[in-house]
Amino acid sequence: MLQQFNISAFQQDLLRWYETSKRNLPWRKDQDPYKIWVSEIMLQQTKVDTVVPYFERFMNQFPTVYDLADANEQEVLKVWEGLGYYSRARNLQNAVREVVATYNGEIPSSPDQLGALKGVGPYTKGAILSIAFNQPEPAVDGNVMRVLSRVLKIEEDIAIPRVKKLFESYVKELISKEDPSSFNQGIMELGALVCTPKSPSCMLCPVQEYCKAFAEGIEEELPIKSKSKKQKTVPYVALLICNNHNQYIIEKRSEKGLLANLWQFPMVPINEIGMDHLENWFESEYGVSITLNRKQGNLKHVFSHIIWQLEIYEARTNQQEVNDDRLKMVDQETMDTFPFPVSHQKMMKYIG
DNA sequence: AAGTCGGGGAT
DNA sequence: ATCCCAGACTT
Repeated sequence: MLQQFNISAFQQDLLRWYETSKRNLPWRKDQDPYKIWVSEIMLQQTKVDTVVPYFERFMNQFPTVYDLADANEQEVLKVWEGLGYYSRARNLQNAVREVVATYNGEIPSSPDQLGALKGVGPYTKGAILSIAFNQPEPAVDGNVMRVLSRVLKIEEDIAIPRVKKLFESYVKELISKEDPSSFNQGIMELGALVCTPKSPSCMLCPVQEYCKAFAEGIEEELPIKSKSKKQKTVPYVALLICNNHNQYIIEKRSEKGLLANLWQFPMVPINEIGMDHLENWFESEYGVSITLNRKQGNLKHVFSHIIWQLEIYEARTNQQEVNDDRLKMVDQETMDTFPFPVSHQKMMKYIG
């Protein structure tokens, strides 16, 4: 497939550039498979700069697989708070417990065993195998598809799973057998620093001479990617319910779905319930009698596939305790120990 | 193949 | 506003 392409020269130019240009990142200090694993999970759909402080805190709190396996899920979610895609954290802990139980705490270096772990998909499997275990396995992420779609001028839709497999087959041919770790990280680093989505720095590119897209002046047109449809807006009334001891009602979200097992202030889907029936509905749903008070403001929160439009209301209750399993009455200091999504962290600013 | 699952930064 | 980020899982 790669006729008239000087693979070994390409490898050499890429590896030389990576050696001198790579960023100093906390998971690059050694080849600890656990650190590589944690970093790769955090880096899914997340930029390096965002991940670094989370990675430092996470490794500080859970230095080994045993520490993570022994932790409460809520502790793990609290460290993950604000990073998003929280199932990553839950799957990671699930998988680490599997490693402790089944593999005596040793992260497996076999592709099948690694890929069977929860949350370890094709990309992460290849990343761990190549970076931690020096195996020449492809690790195709968005960076790799962007770089190679330009270098090789691949004009197929990268959103199609079949096309991603095509890129994996190309990487299998291209990857350095001597240093698969630096090769995979080098392409990704190139995509992050030079071969960027918009206005790539082709003049600084170490593999410019191999790039078909640059030769034809179409680097800005690649990769081809079909557009995702826009999100739907869902309106809620979100309630800051306070009793006369300055305690607030918080609610644990479902163990499945969006923001699973995180905490929030109670939210009422207002289109379904109606403002007039809000207090009655809340009483019948949660067994808590409340009185709606002043509106405190609006908050719009954008997710990948939906948009929350939150109307924030203050409310009062005379109860000192709650019976519903989902609910807790807590003061502000205690509230800080629970994992909240960012939208509800912003709501806390309306307290007091 | 399409939908679900966060949040932030760059443009 | 739109895109996209070191993607995986479910249906």
